[in-house]
Amino acid sequence: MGRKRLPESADGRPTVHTVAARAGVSIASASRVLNGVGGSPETIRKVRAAAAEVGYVPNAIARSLQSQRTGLVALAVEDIGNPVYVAMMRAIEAVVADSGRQLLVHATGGRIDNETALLRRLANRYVDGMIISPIRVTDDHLAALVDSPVPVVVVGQLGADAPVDNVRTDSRQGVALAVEHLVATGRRRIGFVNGPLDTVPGAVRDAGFRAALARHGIDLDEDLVEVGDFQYAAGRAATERLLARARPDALLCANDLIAVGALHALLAAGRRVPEDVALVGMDDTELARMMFPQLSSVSLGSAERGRRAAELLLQRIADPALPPRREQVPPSLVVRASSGAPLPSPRPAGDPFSGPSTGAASAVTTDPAPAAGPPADPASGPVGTPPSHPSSEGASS
Amino acid sequence: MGRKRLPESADGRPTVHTVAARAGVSIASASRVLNGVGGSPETIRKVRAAAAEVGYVPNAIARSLQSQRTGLVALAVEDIGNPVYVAMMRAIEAVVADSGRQLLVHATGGRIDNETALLRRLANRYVDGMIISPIRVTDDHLAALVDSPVPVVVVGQLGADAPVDNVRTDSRQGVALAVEHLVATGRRRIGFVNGPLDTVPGAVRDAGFRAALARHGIDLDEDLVEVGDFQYAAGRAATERLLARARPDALLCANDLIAVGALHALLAAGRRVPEDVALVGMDDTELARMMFPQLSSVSLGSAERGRRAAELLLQRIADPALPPRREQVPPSLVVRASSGAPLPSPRPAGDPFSGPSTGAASAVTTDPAPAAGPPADPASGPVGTPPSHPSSEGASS
DNA sequence: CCGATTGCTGTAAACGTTTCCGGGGAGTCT
DNA sequence: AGACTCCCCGGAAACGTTTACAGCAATCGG
Repeated sequence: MGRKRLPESADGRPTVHTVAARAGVSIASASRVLNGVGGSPETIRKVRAAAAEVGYVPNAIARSLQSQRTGLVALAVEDIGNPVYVAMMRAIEAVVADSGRQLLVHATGGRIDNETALLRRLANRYVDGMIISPIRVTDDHLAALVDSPVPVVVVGQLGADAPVDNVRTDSRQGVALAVEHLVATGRRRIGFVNGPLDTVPGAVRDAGFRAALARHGIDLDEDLVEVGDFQYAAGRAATERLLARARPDALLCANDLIAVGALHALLAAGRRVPEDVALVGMDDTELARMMFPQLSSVSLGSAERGRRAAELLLQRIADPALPPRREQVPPSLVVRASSGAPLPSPRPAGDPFSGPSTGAASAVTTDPAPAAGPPADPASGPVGTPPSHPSSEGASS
Repeated sequence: MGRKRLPESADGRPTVHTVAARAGVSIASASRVLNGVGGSPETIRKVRAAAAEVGYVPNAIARSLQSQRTGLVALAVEDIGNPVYVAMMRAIEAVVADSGRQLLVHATGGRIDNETALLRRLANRYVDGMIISPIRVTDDHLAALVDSPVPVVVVGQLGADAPVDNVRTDSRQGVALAVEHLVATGRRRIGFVNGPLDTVPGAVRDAGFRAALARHGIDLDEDLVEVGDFQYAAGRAATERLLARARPDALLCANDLIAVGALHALLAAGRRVPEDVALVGMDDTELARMMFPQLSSVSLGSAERGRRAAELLLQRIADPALPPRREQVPPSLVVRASSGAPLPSPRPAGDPFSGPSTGAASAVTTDPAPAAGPPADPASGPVGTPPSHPSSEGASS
């Protein structure tokens, strides 16, 4: 009572000044004690007591302004509902947490203005660095990336000469792996359910699909190609449209969400999977293993890409002068029940079409966990990484 | 050339001082122009030009220190891999974006220290507010919540008298709805695959399950209860353990991820769903609709809870003096194929067990989209909200 | 033609921290 | 005992903004 009013922040919360005044020391001493550096036993006692009494909690913003770092790292993806980003996020999180930082995620919803706004906002010092996986890229966008005040790593395709750290995969080759597999198991009328063509992955996969078919000497029937967006509902709807006008014996989907939608459409239409129609997704998310039958899927190494991106980012934060780097993670195909069983009357093994290959150096693996039987936790941990020593079999053409 | 070196920030980036010096005006004028408030035409021109030339981008941290706000809001959940949180996040995002703020998400992985650390870090001014959905709550944790320097809203059960904004549901009643439904369709050996009992939802659901069975006069066979965690793999493993020692004719799962695991275990064990075993999940996520057969699920109104939480948070940010409020969202049951068909030889309709009810005023709806047929995008948009006018049918006891 | 209003400008003080630096006291070595 | 080291302390200057305030010129009204 009668005590002189202590200095405090605008909203009434205690500051270092409050604590210092209460403890009868300077703010410098108070700050030192609160940071655990220096201070005599007596000073430490007094400051600790004062801090506890007033309920002092430091203002992280002010601290960051001084220290020029926040200890935060952000990840921006289109849609957290897509399990591929969840896998990527988990991998990133692990690396980031190891460095004592915290990861924040932002879903852009594919709206590019949103993404640019995020860059302008977050990257302007709210975070120490940022990993971003855009599905559309404009010049404006690219410019914002390049001169971000804070290190940025891009996961995904980017203009060849963009001076930005970049981790990518070759989804064109991924598509080729899938087509090759389907052709090898005797499928000929291979359909493709894609995402929007004005997105980078959509465009690349479309081109890859056409090229792969051509390489196997198959004429593309445009009726077998459908486009939706990268979501479950759109995948289902697109597949229904496709089925209404064509009779594929295999279906490749641009991601696993679409593939799940396709599976529903197929079952609802009375087609058996894989007997009537073989189904292959992309991204090899946990969703693929959750389906019945379990889905074959092209792994684009999302977890691995995430891990690498995080490492790149941390290195750049540590040394911003590093030259821009680019890393590539090879795709691989994981074969499961949805495309496992060959057609009842396949061509014999000597099939001329099963010979020529894409020139891909990537692995094709058969998932050991079948749909039935007591498997050993097929979905434990963040998406088991595919075998890392790609066999070069079939790399002739 | 020969120009005097302009002032710049420690890391070589331009600051307001740089721009001001270059434009030959004071920093005040520069700041005003850059914020679009005031300035003569000539000044505006000069400052704009200077800013463009040096590539000025404002330091958001410094701005926030001054303005006491960041325009950011955070959401902390256990696991973004769980679609229930995705639904919640989407609902929150919509509200938050409307207010011109951006939403950041952090996955705590259920590690409570992580959550507390996040509170101490983020909530100390990096964000304007925070929504948090803890599955475990300790006193320490609660204390951190209560005296967060920044508004916090909790989604989920919380001690009755905690002075924190809180949006909850009644998952106990949700469990009751499911049990009632299963009993009404003639099931008697109802199993329960739960999450960890040391979590709030796990404990509540366990208690709710036991109470509901008792209310229907069914003795609980402990062999029919299993515990894992709230993930797919654990759900599958737990169900396999359960099936190895008991023969349920229905299975209630503490969330949809577990239910999907259970579905796999059941199919792998050769049980038909729903003919042999009826299956009901919880949370009514999009995953439930993605399964085949589609899963019945207890909706706990995640999207609605998210929306309300966001509104509460924004209101509190606007007026921190508001008294703590608590809102409740009623659960409802969505019946789909996985529990739709009654047992081949059910008791007649006059079954004494189908009469007594839980006293629940919550809705039971039958999802109009069956597993087959050309449904109208059953999963479009962020999880269609369940019917909002709960019929009071069956609410007798 | 003079006083009042208007509009722009620059100086300086915030915002809440950390940290550099110089002063001073206590201890140790010669 | 004097010089040296070591440690602790407080004052003050950062970090990069925004903004209250006051000075000043120009315009306007009478």
